Amino acid sequence: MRIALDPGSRDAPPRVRRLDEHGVPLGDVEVLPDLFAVARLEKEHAPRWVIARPRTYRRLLDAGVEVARAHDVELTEGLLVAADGHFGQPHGLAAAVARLEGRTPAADPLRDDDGPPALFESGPVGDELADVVAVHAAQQARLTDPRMRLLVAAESAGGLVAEEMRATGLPWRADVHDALLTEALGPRPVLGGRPPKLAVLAAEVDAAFGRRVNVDSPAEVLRAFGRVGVELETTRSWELKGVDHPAVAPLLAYKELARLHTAHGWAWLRTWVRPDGHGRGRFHPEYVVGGVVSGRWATRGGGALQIPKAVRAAVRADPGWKLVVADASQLEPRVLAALSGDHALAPDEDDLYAALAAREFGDDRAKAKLALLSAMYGAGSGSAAQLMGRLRKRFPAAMAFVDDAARAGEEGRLVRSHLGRTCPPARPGHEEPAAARARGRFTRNFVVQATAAEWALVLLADLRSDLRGAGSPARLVFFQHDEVVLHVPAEAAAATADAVQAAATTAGRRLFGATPVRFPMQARVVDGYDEH
DNA sequence: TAGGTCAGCGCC
DNA sequence: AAAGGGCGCTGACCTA
Repeated sequence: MRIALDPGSRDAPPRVRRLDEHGVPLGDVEVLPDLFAVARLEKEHAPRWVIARPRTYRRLLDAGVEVARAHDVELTEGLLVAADGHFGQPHGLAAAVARLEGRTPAADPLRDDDGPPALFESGPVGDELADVVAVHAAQQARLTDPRMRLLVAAESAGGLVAEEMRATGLPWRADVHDALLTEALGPRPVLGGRPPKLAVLAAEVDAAFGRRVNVDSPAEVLRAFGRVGVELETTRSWELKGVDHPAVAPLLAYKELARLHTAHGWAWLRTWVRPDGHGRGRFHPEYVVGGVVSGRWATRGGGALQIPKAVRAAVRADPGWKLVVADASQLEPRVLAALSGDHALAPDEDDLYAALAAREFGDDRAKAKLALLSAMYGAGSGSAAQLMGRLRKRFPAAMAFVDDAARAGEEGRLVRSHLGRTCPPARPGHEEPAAARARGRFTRNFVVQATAAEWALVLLADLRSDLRGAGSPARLVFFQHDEVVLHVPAEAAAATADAVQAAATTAGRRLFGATPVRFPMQARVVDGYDEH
């Protein structure tokens, strides 16, 4: 059974309507006394909840209610709109209703929040429950492809996981973070100036140039090098590394530490880590499901998907608890092997790059890795393109698969992932050869990256479902493209690690059926996220 | 002063 | 060595 839900507002009670699998109402609108009544329906019927995200589930969680399954009409609308080649069109509930009624949809509201509709929204305030029911029925009628249905279910489950992770938060020890900042930068400056070690390095750069240089200004640094006879294109680290000048060493050291200070220093800690009152803290990033064209998630606030290795020691399990950190091994080449049916690309080995190096690249693992990455990213020229040529001979089916995707992009055709996520079409008026090639690199990568994101999404959905079914106390606390972190009582850690690996195998089967390609996941039980 | 873009670098 | 896909965030710098 499915149940459509309007969570109501401060002034209006929640309302539900039971639906069959096609979205046809099975009865009248029911008014609930409060959101907790949802928990009772969940227990009785275990329905798939038809909701509009994220305000709905966020409010359920705030009320202490979790649900197992959902159909998110807004996430689904985004997938369907893109599938029609209309990427970038609004896909919120109001836009979906407008489309149903043959009107031109207005832009989506800038931010989904959990408040009631604004007083002066354009047009009359609609009946959210009726809207959800109508949009859902139309979507179900369109969702005839089993792969697309799997994608919709996984995307919707992702919406649930994202809200749960936001609410739970990633365990973050502010004291550990502070200690490692002090170790790297010196004591925290009281008035917000440069930390001591940064000041020292900046002074060393000044001394090397014999004049005052603002090390934070790339333009000024370029001019300073120009004056001493060193002509640089940029001040990027890799370019500076090739320069023989006494300013280079302190400058590189400065850039690295300055990055730590500005991006993940004390200001970040104060802004993003909320103390829980027990000497611990939690980092609560907001995940944006489907926020990236390829279906990868984005985050809002705190740069959660760019936590540098240097501060990961601050992510520590609570006393008596463990972290289970699991990442998929070489996911993208395995996905390409399964997608293209070129199974020789992914033999039954844990390290694909090493295996490929042994067979083709004289045991040079770095070369093998570069060749494979170039195949999936597209290499324009140079040695990488040469390496791709060797792959083309050895793995013709796999290379033909990505080459086809690249050609489709260059010709302005739509490209889709394995489950049916659609790459946005090229903007008209960009037919110059350089733009077309760039487009080709984009679509070449899209088919692999988007399918890898689908695998990870299905893994996440299955894992969540398995853990719930087993009554596990483990909590998902972090998800980053091909990696998951769970926070779990120590006694349940080993079983949780097993569950992750099982879910990885299941995800491979759900996407690709009886493929011989394995999708191994390394799951480690640790106290800190920095441990390997 | 407020807003945008760019350069640079963190992550996958 | 340093080229090829996807992001978010920061300070510098420029414009209105």
